[in-house]
Amino acid sequence: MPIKVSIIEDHKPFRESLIYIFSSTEGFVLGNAFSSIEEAMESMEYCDLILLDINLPGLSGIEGIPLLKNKFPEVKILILTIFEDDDNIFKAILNGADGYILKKTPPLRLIQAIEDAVMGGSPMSPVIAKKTLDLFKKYAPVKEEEDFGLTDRENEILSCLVNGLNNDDISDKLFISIQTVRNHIKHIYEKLHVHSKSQAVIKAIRQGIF
Amino acid sequence: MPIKVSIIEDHKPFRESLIYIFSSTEGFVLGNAFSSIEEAMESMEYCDLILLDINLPGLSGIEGIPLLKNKFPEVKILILTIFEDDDNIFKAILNGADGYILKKTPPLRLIQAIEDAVMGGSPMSPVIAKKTLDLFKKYAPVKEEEDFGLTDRENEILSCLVNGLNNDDISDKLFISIQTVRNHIKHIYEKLHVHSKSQAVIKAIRQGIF
DNA sequence: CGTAAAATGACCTATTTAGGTTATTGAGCT
DNA sequence: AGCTCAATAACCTAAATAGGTCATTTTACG
Repeated sequence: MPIKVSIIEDHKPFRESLIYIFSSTEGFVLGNAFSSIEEAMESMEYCDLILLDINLPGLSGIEGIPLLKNKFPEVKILILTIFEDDDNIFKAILNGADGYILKKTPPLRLIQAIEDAVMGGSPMSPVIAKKTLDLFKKYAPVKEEEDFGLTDRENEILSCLVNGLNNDDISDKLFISIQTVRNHIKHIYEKLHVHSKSQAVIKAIRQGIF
Repeated sequence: MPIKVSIIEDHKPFRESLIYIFSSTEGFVLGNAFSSIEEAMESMEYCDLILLDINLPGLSGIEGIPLLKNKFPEVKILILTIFEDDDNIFKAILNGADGYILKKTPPLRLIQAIEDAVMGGSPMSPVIAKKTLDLFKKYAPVKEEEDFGLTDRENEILSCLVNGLNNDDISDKLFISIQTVRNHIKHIYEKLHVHSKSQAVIKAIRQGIF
């Protein structure tokens, strides 16, 4: 079954060459081609994958991702752009892009990337992957998880704290008395070596104990 | 200039086929081949890239990354493994791997990946890339930075809170009365729409206001 | 069966917070 | 000169929190 690829790209010559590729490559079928998110939202038909430019008139490609995903939940979205700055990469990922390929990618690699994305992978140009990893390192919890020896219940209560609940809320939520909540919290403080709710929450978040 | 590739892989048949590939592919030269980190640390010579297995006798490949990087700062390390679980991916990235490729990758793709890595990219098998992005989304600050309109002083105090200080500490640190600290905190609560120190801290951390 | 750990709950006190009001000073703007 | 905002600081009350001891019940382990 051929892969049906649609294109959202406002630069006409580039759009035309993409159209050419997918009309003439075995295993692929051309879907629709648009030059803006707005047009695509109005008249796009079902397809397997959308090649999406970022710099578009009106809504940007990045803003378009959630809209397109909402209308076609199954479709894969592959960002195809010249931008390789952290901010665009970051936002594309968080908005749900399934891959991020640079326009300078040779056709063979582009074809591979599309196949990978349709198979459930997340192809990225190597430079993009590098920046993604760097961003990852920047935001990932720094240390490896220390084991504070919290019990299941204590973890449950700590997680409530991280969600911003106060003792009363937790008492209601877990159907235990507020005294018990306080008791658990005391034990959590001892084990985490902290002396306040804020500090416990900070330590939990930083250590990746959600 | 050919790319010199060394191999650390304890499974002999697989090691042999890798050796065969790099002895016979144009543009590549075989460096050393070892079956453990310990051996490699002892007698490895300079090379451009190391193909590194994870499951090794003695030190694991992941543990070996920083050691190898320390001895050969310029070398690229490409993880080549059957493991595709979050934990290994996560640790490999944080330890400084330059790429992460699955053993089932066909030779052509492996060759491409090595070239990408040497060029400064971070090639990853699509499945790995997908998991990396999912991990990324999990740990990245969720929303885009809202502007809560905090003043400089309020931001300063919020940052103290995120560092776990209580009002007394802040009062001492900033040389202002505890009343003033409380006043600023009240304003912070109003602007962040929260009602406790924990919630303010949570919101600050999640929003990336450190 | 006894012991240890975990979960539950209570009582006590001192301190900290939260949520108000009010006021003064200085900077910046019109 | 008048206005607003930020920063400073004080006062008040009620509620929440921290830190401590003690006790009961259930569960898990040897």
